[in-house]
Formats: sequence, C-alpha cells, structure tokens
Amino acid sequence: MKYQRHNAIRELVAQSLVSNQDELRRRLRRKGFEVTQATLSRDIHELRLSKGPSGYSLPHGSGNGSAPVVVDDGPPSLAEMIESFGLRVRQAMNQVVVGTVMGGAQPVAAALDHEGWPEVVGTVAGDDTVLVICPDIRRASEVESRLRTMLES
Amino acid sequence: MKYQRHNAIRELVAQSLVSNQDELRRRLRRKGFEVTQATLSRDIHELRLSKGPSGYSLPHGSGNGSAPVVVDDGPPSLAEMIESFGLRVRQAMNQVVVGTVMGGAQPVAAALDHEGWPEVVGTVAGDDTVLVICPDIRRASEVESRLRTMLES
DNA sequence: TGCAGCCTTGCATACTTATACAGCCGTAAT
DNA sequence: ATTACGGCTGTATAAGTATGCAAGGCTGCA
Repeated sequence: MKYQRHNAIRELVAQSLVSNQDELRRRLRRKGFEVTQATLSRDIHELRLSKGPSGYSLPHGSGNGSAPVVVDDGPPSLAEMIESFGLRVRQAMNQVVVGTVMGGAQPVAAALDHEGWPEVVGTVAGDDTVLVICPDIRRASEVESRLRTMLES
Repeated sequence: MKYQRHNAIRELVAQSLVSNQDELRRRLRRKGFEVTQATLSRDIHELRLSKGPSGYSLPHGSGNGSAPVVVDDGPPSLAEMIESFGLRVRQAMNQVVVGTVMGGAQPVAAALDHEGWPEVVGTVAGDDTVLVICPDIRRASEVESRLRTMLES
C-alpha cells in the first residue's frame, strides 16, 4: 500500500499546494489512504520532497533539490596554499595582486574566500594571478602584509 | 545590519550544508552576527529559502514549487540573473564585487555587459565572483544599490 | 506449526520552525 | 520637544516535523 500512497502524495504535491503534513493527511484520507502524520513524515523523507514558501515540492532535476554540497569543516589552510603556490604579493590602491605558479590562482583564491576575512570584499582568479579587492587602501595594506608574512614564512 | 546578515545567510546556505536554524545561528555567530532563531526564521522566509533533505537551499530559478508560467522572451534579464545566481553585493572604492553561486559569475557578467550601463566601465568574471569597474566611487555606489535592489527583490 | 528476520505503522515525545506580542529605536510631522 | 508610526528584534509559546520504541503482519525455513 505504501507505494500507491507515495504516488498519491507525488500527485497531490505536484498539482496543488500542500502546506503541511496534516493537510496532506486529510487530503489522502479523502482518497482512501488513512495514515498518521508520523508515516507522512517518513514518506516525505523517502520521496525526498522539500518544503519551501509554496509548500512541499518534488525534488528538482533528476537528482534532487540541492546538490550534495560538502560540509564546512576542514579548511585547506590559506597559509599552506600560499606557501605552496604563492610567488609574490603586491598592493595597488585598494587591491592586492597575488602572483602564483601556473594554475595556482584558483585554489589560492578559494582558500582566501574560505577564510572569510572582513578586509576582503572579493577575489577574482586568473591562471596565475589572484586579484584581491579590499574596501580601501588601509585594509589592502593590512591584507598585503598578512599574505606576505605567509609567503615568507 | 539585516541586509548583511541576509548576504551571509545566502552564502552559507549556498556553500555548505545547513540543516537547521540553530546551526545557522551558531555559524552566523562565528561571523559576528548574533541573533536568535526567531529572527532567522523570519530571514529565511524573506529570502524564500526552502528546506529539503540536504538542508536549506536557495530559491530555484525565479520561483519555487509553483512556477508562474512565463513566456520565454529574449535574453534573460540582468535582474533574473542576479536573482538566480547572486549571493552578495559589496562596494570597494570605485569597484563593485558581486558574489554568485559557483559558475554563476560568467553569465551575470555577460548580462551586466549586455545591459550597457554608462556607470560600468567593464566587468571581469571568475568562477563565483564578478568584479565591476566603475568610473568613480559615486557611480560605484549607484551601481551597487541598483544591484542590491535586484538581489533583495 | 513455530520461529526468526524484516518491514510498516502508530503512539508518544523530542526536536525544529513560526508567530503573537511587546519593547526599542529612528524618522517625520506637529 | 512631543507624538505617532513603522521596522526590527527577543521572548514565550504555538504549530509543525522527526524519531525511538514496540506492536502487528509478512515470508521463508526447519
């Protein structure tokens, strides 16, 4: 019976607005499926539905609503990156330019972004150059010297 | 302060797995935003995030579950691009940095170029960052607020 | 027939999210 | 300065969702 119920749920969710599990329960009952909220919670989990501002919806694409993103825990330390790939660091106005070995810009920029420094507004990476944008000249100096320290360590 | 918090939330949700509002609260605290779960509930509502098997995620396309059937008219507008891919907008001197989801920088920059704004001297796109160069600080502010409006819509 | 293993479900309850309400703060009009 | 209003927030709590546990029902095997 479970799979028929799953189909009914998919259908209801696709065609109409279902705001919560109790509403879903009542609607299913009208169709002859009589189960409790607990079961629906499990069904929804199995069907990988997601809940947004407009009620429940089917998983996106063929996979699912949101890609399997990596959990935020083990940062590849910026210092290591700079040490491995960095070649030079220079400041220009509110910008800092980091030269790296060929292909090193991307990972360095990513590590820098990951660091989340407030002095960094954003980074743009080419092949061997990372452009770091800072809010102003003072903070660019700040960033420059910090990066330079890593480079020279 | 609310607006910056929204940016931070978008970013966290795009880049990592956020399973619930309390986890979000703890992560935001590390970044300097100290608010309660109630506020986050409201933020999430305003940002129209949805929650699925893999945590919270950004709105899909321009709408969510219920797609407002739209006719395909010409090239996607900048506003749509920003809405789909944009995560944050910040100004630094005469530059504006637009953070996007991975891979979103290129299309956003293209749409921005296509727009032909006189306040935009040029754009450079990385993987997830667009650097917009403006003639001066005043016009950068102009551009920033315009983009921010699109982002917050 | 009796038993073991597995699946599905309901109940009770823990956990998570939303919201009514009130306080605070800044702005604009008086 | 005073008052009125509106936005943002925290507190307390209601509303909604997930899950440990145990019961009941299959199936396959001795």
